[in-house]
Amino acid sequence: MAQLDESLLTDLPPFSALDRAQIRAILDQATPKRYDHESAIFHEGQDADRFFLLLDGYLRVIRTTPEGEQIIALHISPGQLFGIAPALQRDTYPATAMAATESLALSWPVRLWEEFTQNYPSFATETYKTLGARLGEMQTRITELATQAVERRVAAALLRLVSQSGRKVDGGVEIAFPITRQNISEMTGTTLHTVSRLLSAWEKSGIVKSARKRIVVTDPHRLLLLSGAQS
Amino acid sequence: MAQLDESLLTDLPPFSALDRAQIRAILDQATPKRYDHESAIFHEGQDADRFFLLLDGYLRVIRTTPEGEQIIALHISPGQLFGIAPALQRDTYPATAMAATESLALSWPVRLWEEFTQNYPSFATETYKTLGARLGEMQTRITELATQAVERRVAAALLRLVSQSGRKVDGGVEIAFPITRQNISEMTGTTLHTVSRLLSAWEKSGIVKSARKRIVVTDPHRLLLLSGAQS
DNA sequence: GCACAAGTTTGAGGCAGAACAACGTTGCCT
DNA sequence: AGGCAACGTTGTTCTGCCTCAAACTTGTGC
Repeated sequence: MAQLDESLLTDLPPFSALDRAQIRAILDQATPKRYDHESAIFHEGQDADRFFLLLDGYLRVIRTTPEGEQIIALHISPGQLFGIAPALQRDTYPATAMAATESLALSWPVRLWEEFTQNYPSFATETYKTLGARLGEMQTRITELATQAVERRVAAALLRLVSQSGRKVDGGVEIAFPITRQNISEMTGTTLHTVSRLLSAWEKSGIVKSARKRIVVTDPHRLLLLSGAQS
Repeated sequence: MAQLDESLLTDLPPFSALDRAQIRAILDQATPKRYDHESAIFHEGQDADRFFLLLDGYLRVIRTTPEGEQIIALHISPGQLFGIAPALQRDTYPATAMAATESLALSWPVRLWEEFTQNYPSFATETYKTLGARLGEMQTRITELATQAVERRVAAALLRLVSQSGRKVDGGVEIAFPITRQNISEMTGTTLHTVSRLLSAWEKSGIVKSARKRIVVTDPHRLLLLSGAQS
């Protein structure tokens, strides 16, 4: 693994207002760790003793129902804080974080949380902004689940994935990490069968192109219409 | 309206660590206001220039879809802070707050938010705890909507209402504010017809008793079973 | 006290999407 | 290179719940 470098953090919102010495101090207290594809960073209910920053890779944040079904609450992209239970005065993690690709994250013990927020006001501010955005996204998903038909929900989920982790490829925008039909069904509250049928239909009409664990959106505009956006 | 009194706040978590003089100072800067039944405190998208504390009554926090359907995101009970967009660095309210009964709330201009959180650490702490609880509840609702059948969701919604605002009456626990079948359908993503049928069935088997805009849960235990809780 | 509106109940029918089932495909591991 | 498991597709059946429809009930304002 490469040596930790100040340049990793300088451009990220929580740290962008800090000087080199401050970033150095933060970095010196961080523990970097690599996570294998499909391995867990922490589990739901586990003691929340650290908070994290994703440097590279993608994560899925998952909740499991009593019946054993999983639903994906959230995806984490590089540069985002996660596992920030301490910010909400929680002492256990409310969900499980899994690496959707091989990933690299920094973490700090929770006792540093208070120190960071007190010494670096922009750190607290940015964190709560992130939290506000997540809360808003969750409200939107509740509304969607409660009112929209499956096709719209799946279309909206794809658009969200693309906006959060889209990378340009020839002929469209690709979701930057491996994702299965099952995964998408766990984001939208449907079955992998229904997702498969939808993707097949969309591929026929030239809206997406998909392969195993890979999805490229070729016509975001038509997908937006399917998602029910007002024209 | 009664004169504002320190005793209104002393027992509430955000203020319980403060002394009389501090509470007096906070109270002196507050604007109290009464809201009629079914009137709005603020609207979705509106400039978030104040934050609020509900002293008496009950509120519904509502989101409206582009198609005009409403869904109820949250209920607010006496003693809770609401409209705390500033805590999340938002400049507009993400939802509409409506009085479910005649209600009384205090409010402060957002510029005092920073002052409060800086001067009274326990205020910030308690607020973020509340936020954490709401986030957790929203996750649970997403999971429910994505995986559970309608009957379970409605049962769970009733139990949540009872735990948040239940008042003992003879023969059971009553939801403390007027609530229609339509309202419950807007909490659970179903139709008023389905809710009506469920309540009728439950009334026949002695689990609830209901009248117009009034619901009494007579057998919480059986409702808990219906909600899918593991025994 | 009557009329009207708002809330509720109940019935009947249809359909989106879940459940069940079977087969095809691709990548990975030895 | 071959075998196997994970992933994906597609067809068929079935049902939970929405939709449409109509009547009933209860509070409320004139």
